[in-house]
Amino acid sequence: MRLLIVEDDRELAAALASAFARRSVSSDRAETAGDAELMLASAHYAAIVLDLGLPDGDGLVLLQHLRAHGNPVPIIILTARSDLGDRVSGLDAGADDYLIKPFEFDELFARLTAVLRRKGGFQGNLLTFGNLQFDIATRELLVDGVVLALSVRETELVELLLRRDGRVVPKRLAEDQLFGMNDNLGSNAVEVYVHRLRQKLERAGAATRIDTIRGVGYLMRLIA
Amino acid sequence: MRLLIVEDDRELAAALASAFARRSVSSDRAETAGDAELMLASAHYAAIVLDLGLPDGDGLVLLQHLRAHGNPVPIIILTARSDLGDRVSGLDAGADDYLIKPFEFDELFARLTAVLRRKGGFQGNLLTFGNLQFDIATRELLVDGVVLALSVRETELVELLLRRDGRVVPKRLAEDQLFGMNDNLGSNAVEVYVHRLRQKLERAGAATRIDTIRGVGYLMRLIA
DNA sequence: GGGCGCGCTTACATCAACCTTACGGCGCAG
DNA sequence: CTGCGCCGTAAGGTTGATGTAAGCGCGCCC
Repeated sequence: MRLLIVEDDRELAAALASAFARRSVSSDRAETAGDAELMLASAHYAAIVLDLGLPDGDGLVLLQHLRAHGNPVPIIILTARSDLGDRVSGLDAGADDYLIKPFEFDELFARLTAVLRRKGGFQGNLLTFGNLQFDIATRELLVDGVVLALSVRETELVELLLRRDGRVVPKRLAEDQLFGMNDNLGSNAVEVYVHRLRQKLERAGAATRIDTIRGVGYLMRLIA
Repeated sequence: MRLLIVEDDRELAAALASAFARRSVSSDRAETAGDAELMLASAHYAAIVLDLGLPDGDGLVLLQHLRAHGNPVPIIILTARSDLGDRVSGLDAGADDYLIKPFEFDELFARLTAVLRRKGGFQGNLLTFGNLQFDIATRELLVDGVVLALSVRETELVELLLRRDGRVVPKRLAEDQLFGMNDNLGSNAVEVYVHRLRQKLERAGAATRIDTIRGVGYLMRLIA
């Protein structure tokens, strides 16, 4: 799961990014509404955390623009206490939830998962495949009910594979989800993470395997 | 599915070809409008990606010529931002969509599938035959709902057979689709790929078989 | 029957895609 | 500061797709 954080305050943005990373959620950051639009055009995000208090005041414009085009991506807006009017306009324009700064990160995370569930992206909060279970809320992978420790990238990868439920995950898509806008792709990073995940799954006794579809991508399959 | 890319910039053309190949779409390339006409006369293409900014300015002429002869092949035109007039003329002459350079490949691909769906009148994006399902969007073949891993060429071949829905696929047509303008055909490549596909289908438990029509071609049939 | 055309099958060289391992950098906890 | 784990990169080995070719079988026609 990858988020887009639209926030001009670098410090806050960095804090959010690292807090999300601790929960195995990756994120990209845009400083302006314009950047955000560009990034939204070229990658897929599970949700957007949008600061309405951007210096140019374009946060609201971005929001309206997205909704005007029928884009249903979940959006949580952040506002300063002094801008309560914006908050109303934001919800009016189609935001899914809001928080008033300052806020606790746990609060943000809780609302995010709530919004994601509400929006129907998730049927429940458990993806099951063979003897694997992935808890979307806690972002833990269980093998036969036992937690398997995974890194952030590895977590993103299993989630991707499990979400596709036995269908192919194109390599390109995996790159997007794992590395986001890091277009400095001079490497075989996806392959490396597939390898690491395969090892961990095997050692944990998973009844699944990751198959390679040459020239296309990967898929998760039950062991015959 | 095979495309014709009419583009004088070799680098761009190569990049497009490889990007399409990644999505299991084959393509041929013409450098000039004249070449393009020749190629169109001897092979069938699902769509044309046409750069209107050809040095001799013949891109538009080619477009007009095709439409004047009632050729309905889907055409997406590429123009530089400085040639907006051309864009209008192009749409006027019967192009189905346009992109302004520079553009994201994903954007091109999305528009292409949209145009194909619109024009080709796909009922859905799923071709079904016996217990086979071919998802046109993701280019996956499912046997009893399970993904069967196929190579690019093999994928082209099943798609061709399924699109004909029980009618014969002339061998010559298969050659065109699989190998395009590679007229250096000193081989029996089609036969080899039919053989490989037959094996994979049988091992996957397909309820269909590929029959040989001697001297003509192949057809897909339900097993009696 | 025997030659012939067509298709089937297997084998093979080539090369890109992929796997695997190793390593240096970086952030964090102790 | 130091050890540890995660991260991304690089390098070399391995695998599998691809197109070509050769041998075989089968039916057709003379």
